[in-house]
Amino acid sequence: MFNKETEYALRGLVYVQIQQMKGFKPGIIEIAKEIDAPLFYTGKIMQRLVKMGFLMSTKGKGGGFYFDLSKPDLPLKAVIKAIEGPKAYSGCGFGLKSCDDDQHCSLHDQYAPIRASIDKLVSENTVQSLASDFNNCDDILLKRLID
Amino acid sequence: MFNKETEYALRGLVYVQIQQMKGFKPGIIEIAKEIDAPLFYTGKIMQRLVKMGFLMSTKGKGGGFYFDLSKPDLPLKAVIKAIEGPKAYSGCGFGLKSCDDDQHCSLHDQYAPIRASIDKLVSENTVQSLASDFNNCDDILLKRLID
DNA sequence: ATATTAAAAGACCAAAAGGTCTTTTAATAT
DNA sequence: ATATTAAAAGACCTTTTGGTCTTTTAATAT
Repeated sequence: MFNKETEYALRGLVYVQIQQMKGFKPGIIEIAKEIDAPLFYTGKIMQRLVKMGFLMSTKGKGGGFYFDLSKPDLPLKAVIKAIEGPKAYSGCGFGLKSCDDDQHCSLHDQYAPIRASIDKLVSENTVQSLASDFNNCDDILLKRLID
Repeated sequence: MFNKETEYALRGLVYVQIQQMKGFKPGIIEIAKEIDAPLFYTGKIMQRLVKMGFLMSTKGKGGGFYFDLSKPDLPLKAVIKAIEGPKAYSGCGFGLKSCDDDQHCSLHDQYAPIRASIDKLVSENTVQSLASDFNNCDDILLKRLID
């Protein structure tokens, strides 16, 4: 559905949030291991997320990644759009353009509600809500789901 | 939503069907032009579709692509699965595996109906039904939608 | 101060997707 | 027969995505 970078980013963000709720501030090595993603690639992605302002980090001893708690919850949609661009999961899915225009192709009316559902899903779910869900279920749920 | 090859394949198939309903048997040059896809890439894709048994072709003068009318209608799903593999549009979309298992992530229940809707869409719509729809609307609707 | 730790920066590499072009094969009209 | 036409085959190239690794910078504990 989404590309690898987006997947790793979402998993990484959720993992940081889970750890932060427990009072920890994880580093790249731990994050990559726990979300089952390539070490250096994960590092690169987490750095990009910091640059984009989605989370914060500190260098050196005791350093790692963490969220600014004063900020509002982060919807998945914001992350997806930042990484994949504004047209992620838009388009009618069949290469026929103009599905947003007044011109409708025969797939348009069928796909429109699907796109709306996806939009709702990624708008209503946030990194924080997912972290709470995973955390409530089981300490190692995230890890096991990824295996 | 789907990759370029799938898009061009679907558009090419629908175009061939539209022309066949008019008694024509289009070639690669015409197809590529009308579906607004790269000439040689379109050729390669159409050849693959023939090899996979989705349509037929003849070489030489008066040659081109056409459907075996004795075959049943071709659902979009068959084409999508043949090109993108059986896992196209499956997975919960967030990189969390095991969404089909008894283990559910918190996104699973929300994504399941979306996946089902997509599955319904690509199962019920066929190359033939789309060709009829486009044809009924306007001779050049396909072309214009693609511009 | 300095040694240690961990993120930041960025060069580099591999695989896949997307796309181009030439040569070969087969059909058909003359 | 043969010239012409158009698909088949396949070599090759470009861009994007995914991934690796080294060097630099900054924070902190001693």
